[in-house]
Amino acid sequence: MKKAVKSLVKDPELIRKRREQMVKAAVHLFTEKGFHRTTTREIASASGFSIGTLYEYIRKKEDVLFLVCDSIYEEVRGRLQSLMKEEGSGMDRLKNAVSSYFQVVHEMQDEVLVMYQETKSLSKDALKYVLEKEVQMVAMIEEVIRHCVKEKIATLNEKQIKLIANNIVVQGQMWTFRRWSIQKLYNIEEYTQLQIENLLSGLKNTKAME
Amino acid sequence: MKKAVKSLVKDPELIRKRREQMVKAAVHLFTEKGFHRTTTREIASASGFSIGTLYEYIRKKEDVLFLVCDSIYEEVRGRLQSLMKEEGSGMDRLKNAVSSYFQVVHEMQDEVLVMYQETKSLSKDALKYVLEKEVQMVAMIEEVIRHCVKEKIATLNEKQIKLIANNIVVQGQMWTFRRWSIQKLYNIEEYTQLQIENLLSGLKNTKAME
Amino acid sequence: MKKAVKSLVKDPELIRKRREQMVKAAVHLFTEKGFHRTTTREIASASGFSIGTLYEYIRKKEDVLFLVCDSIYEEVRGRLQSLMKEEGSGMDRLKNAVSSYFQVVHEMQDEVLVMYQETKSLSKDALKYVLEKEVQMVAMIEEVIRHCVKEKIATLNEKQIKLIANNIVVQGQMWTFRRWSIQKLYNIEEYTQLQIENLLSGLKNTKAME
Amino acid sequence: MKKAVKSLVKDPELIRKRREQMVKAAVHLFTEKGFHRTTTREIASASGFSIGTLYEYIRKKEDVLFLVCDSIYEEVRGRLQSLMKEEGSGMDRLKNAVSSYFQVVHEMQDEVLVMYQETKSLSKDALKYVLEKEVQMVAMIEEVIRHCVKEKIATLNEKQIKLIANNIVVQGQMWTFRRWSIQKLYNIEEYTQLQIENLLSGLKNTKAME
DNA sequence: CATGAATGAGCATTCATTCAT
DNA sequence: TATGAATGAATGCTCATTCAT
Repeated sequence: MKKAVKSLVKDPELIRKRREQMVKAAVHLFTEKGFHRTTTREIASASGFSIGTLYEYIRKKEDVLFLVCDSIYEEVRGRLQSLMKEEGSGMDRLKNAVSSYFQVVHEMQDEVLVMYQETKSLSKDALKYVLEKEVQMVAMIEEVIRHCVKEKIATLNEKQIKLIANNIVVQGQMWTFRRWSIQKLYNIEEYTQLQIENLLSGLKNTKAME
Repeated sequence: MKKAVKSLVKDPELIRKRREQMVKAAVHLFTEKGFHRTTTREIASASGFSIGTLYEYIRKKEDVLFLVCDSIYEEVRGRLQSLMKEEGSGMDRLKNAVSSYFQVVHEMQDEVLVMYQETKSLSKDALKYVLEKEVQMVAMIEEVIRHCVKEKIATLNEKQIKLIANNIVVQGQMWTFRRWSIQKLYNIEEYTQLQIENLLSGLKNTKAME
Repeated sequence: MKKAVKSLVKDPELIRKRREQMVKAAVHLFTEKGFHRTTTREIASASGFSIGTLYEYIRKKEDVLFLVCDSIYEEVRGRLQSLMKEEGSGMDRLKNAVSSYFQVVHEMQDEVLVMYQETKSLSKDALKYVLEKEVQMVAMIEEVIRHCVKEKIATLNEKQIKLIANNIVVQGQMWTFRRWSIQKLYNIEEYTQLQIENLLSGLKNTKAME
Repeated sequence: MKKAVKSLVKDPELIRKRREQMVKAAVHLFTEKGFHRTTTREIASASGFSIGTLYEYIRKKEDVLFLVCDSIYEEVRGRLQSLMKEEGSGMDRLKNAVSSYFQVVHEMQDEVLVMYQETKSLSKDALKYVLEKEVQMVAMIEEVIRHCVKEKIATLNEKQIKLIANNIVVQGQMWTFRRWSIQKLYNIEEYTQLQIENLLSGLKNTKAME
């Protein structure tokens, strides 16, 4: 549950500030050239400081990737949480959750894509840590679905719930990693609506099939 | 439709054979370390020949990646085509198509995952060429869905058809790139069955909603 | 007038110093093995630093050659200028110019030979730049000859002046690139005296032929 | 006086023929890219045969260079000899020798330039052998000058004779290696005439100075 | 804390040469 | 004789990381 990137600098506020610069610069660079083709020098200079300074705030190049992934997950989750309603029918809450999530993914396209494509370059430990966050996000969606089940809107067992939650999360990511194809066919509103329709017609049917 | 990797060697049969060795070795290495962390020397020696020989059959390291992606796509498509039935009701054909596809993806997990994760490292030209093949695969699925629509099993417009086809393709890929999570929850048969249920209950409902 | 070799290092004084080391080492190596047979590693270690450091001060191996040629030309020209008299009869000034030039060439034999033999390996741009300097040197000699013409020591048109200037420059270079033969026959003083005699008896005759 | 390039092939006529192809191709390639930047593969294919065949007729890449230099020298000397008159006054024979030589150099510009620039890449032995031929050519010119001295056209000692002979040879080579400059100023006829004038006015003066 | 010069292991790629067919 | 596939040493160049100032 820890996984803190070590820094030679003590001042926490400075660390926060410098790392913010770093992540912002890195996302941009990774989007354009990928993690492996981006040099630490480029990250440093795009962050507005020298290579020496960069290494005051991280230990290895991979740390930058970790910070990027970590901060993006945090932001996605943060935004999602603030958008998700706490009231309404189970159905409404599900619709809202999905469209909020898709909206966040859309707004943070570059970030999500980078995280999505480069995560695999993390070391085992870091990967594990980041994937835990992914699991948490899936769990948020599961929770909303469970609500629907409780309200008898749909009849689903745990395995089905988990699968649908996974599907939803991936459909959000899809919007970024298949953008070369999907974004030519739909805009985000259409995409959201169609996927929700799909989802709901499936759910309703489980009910009907009872 | 072009995009041939240049070779200094003239004998086409030899080229085929050596490249087969190469791709097999490369898939294995890329699975373990990724494209960027794999050296050309490793590829050569895992292929059973020297670095000099490797470069008789390709021009740049990236060519290996292209060959890998290309050959995997070909194989996936080939296998899929040989598994897909030409007869039966639209519904049966759809079920069969999805489970065949999932089966192929499952059997070629490493290959699909590699292709999936490293495709982005291709040059623009090569990427375009590979993505065309992806598009063709989506089109195969679309076709099967269209059949269902013709048989009035479901009521879907073109945009909906395309979206569902994309979902199916991605759900197959998901099996590999989320294996750390999904494959703990399901085996491939369960996964296939659940996704098909999901899909069909959605389709039936579109019919019911008419 | 441009053509600066890019460096990653910022401190200009350090650049000057390191490049001086580099050029000195390179002249020595090029003299022995030629540009193509000399490796960048050899240049680096003969310069007293690592290969990584070498590439902090240049971008490509060819840059070393350019730096070598450029610095030699500058030094030859510098030395020549400081040796050439501004007073005396046209005749005296010509004699002095030729013997100064030959003297410089003699003292910088290795350098001149290297520059002379390897210049052709420069890229088009660099070559052009270096040849401009060569042209300037020929022009310096032309100027001295023109003085003689003005003083009616000789009667020469522009074409003849240019030809003689070229001959003189080449006769200087000859001292290095035919050293295997010429330096067995003469020492530099003899060589200088004989060439000057030759030159002057030709000039005087143009006068006599009027 | 030997220095034969070893060949695995026995038939002398075949050797002659293949080497002729080789030299022709090599001169062309060396003119464009220099010896070091030309690969043996390129030489083979430009010669019209395979790399394997190339190595049936030579032992090392350098052998090609040697053959090139050797054959060019032979041709220059052959052509020169056939152009040089055996009769006429010493003066006429000198004029004729110089203009013949310049003519040959002009016609064989590429060849002479290549030989001139790449000779230094030969091994010690080969270099020595080639330079002997150069010496012989200088000797041919010396002989003509000596004739003039015998006829009392000029008064020159041996050292002067040798120097002038060297100058003439170099002035011929100059026409190629300074072509970027000289050939913009003169055509070969002008150049020849001006150099001869220069030369003769010098000689005549030695006479006058007696 | 910040800087940036120095380092050298590491990598892709080339190419002369060999040798089995 | 001719061919061309195979070899691997050699080389230019990069880049993460360190450390003295």
